[in-house]
Amino acid sequence: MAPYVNIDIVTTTSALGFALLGLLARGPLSGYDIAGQLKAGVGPFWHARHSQIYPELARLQAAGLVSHERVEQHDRPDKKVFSILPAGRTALAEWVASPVEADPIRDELTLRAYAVWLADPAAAAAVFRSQEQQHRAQLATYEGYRQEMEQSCGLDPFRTNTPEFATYATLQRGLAHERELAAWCGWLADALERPPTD
Amino acid sequence: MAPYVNIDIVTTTSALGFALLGLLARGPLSGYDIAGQLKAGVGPFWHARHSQIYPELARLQAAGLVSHERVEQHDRPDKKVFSILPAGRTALAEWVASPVEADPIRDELTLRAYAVWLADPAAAAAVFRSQEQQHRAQLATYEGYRQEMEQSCGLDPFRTNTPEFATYATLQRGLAHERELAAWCGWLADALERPPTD
DNA sequence: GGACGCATGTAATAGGTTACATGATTAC
DNA sequence: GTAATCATGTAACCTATTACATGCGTCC
Repeated sequence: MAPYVNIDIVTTTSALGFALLGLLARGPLSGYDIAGQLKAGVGPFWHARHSQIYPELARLQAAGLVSHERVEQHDRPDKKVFSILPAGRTALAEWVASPVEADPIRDELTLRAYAVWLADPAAAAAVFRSQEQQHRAQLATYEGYRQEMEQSCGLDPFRTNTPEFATYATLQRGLAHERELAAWCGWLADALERPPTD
Repeated sequence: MAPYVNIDIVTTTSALGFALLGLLARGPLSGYDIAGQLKAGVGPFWHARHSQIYPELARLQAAGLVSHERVEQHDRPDKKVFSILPAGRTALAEWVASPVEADPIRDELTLRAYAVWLADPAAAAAVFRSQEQQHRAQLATYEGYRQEMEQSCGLDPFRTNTPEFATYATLQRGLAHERELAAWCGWLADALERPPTD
């Protein structure tokens, strides 16, 4: 059976599609829920607005990767709750281990740094100092999450086939990323604040 | 004089436009040169193809930020060499210190990590191990650049108003970024390679 | 009465990639 | 000959953001 199943779902589905599948693999969600999760959860690493989410969910359904059922609510508007299908799970699992073709980063802050020699040092320092503080704040938030996870989940045996492990791995990335960025912004702000040596 | 000068150039010019201005602020370049620089130089932090560069240069010129002159070459095709104008320099300097509105990162690798619990651990480990190696290789390249800079440029007094300082700052970001990513990929690959504890 | 949260969609525009298109010179 | 480098552009397509559009219930 099933030799007709699309073999190239991994190549035809967009990264956004896999982001949504990644969320739905952990439990059914409405489009609205997904928009919320993308703000708070994986959000820091992939973002999308509802105007992108709703059409993408329709595409995933057309591809047979998800299905939905209408859920009526008394006090609130009805919602369409989406669930991942076995084909979606398979496609997602295959995508995770599929060859990576490196996409270059698009970091506006680093781009600014490349032209910082032209700017007013005090004004530029203020910008990078403020960024440092924002990244430190985000770092503190992540630290809070980590403490929660390490206590409640009790990640003793650390089984990699649980969603908790994957969340923890993502969190580790967030921590490292914010730490790195905060340090760099701080270093740059320091340099710009130092009185000119000429 | 010049109250007619556009005051909102900073808001109407795209990040790509400032990327090109950032390069042109260091010296005149043709569109082709810029494409090359974006591959090797700032490239790791902002990329663009020639199909995007040529129209953007035309826009910058229409906005009065750059100008070009045709340079004839005997053995090669003619080229249009672009130079930054004073207005372009001003706009760039203002942009560097203008308020940052945080744009979320788009990191496909972290997105994969979020769904890694579903994947075959060995296959996923191979992917992250390979990424670790690629980032270590890039790190080594950057280390080479740094050694070159620290010797030749002799960044003794470290004057922030020189292009060399800005290049060094960008390089520092590259080093930190690659170090962070390589370490995280390695950590994740290690975890996935560990025999399951169940 | 007005703002906010829930809930879902579409349309217009901007940003970016891939592909199309051309043409000379040099190196293998 | 054939591939690569130099050199510049346009067109079609996909991705993502902003804005338009609707409507109910709750809280202040």
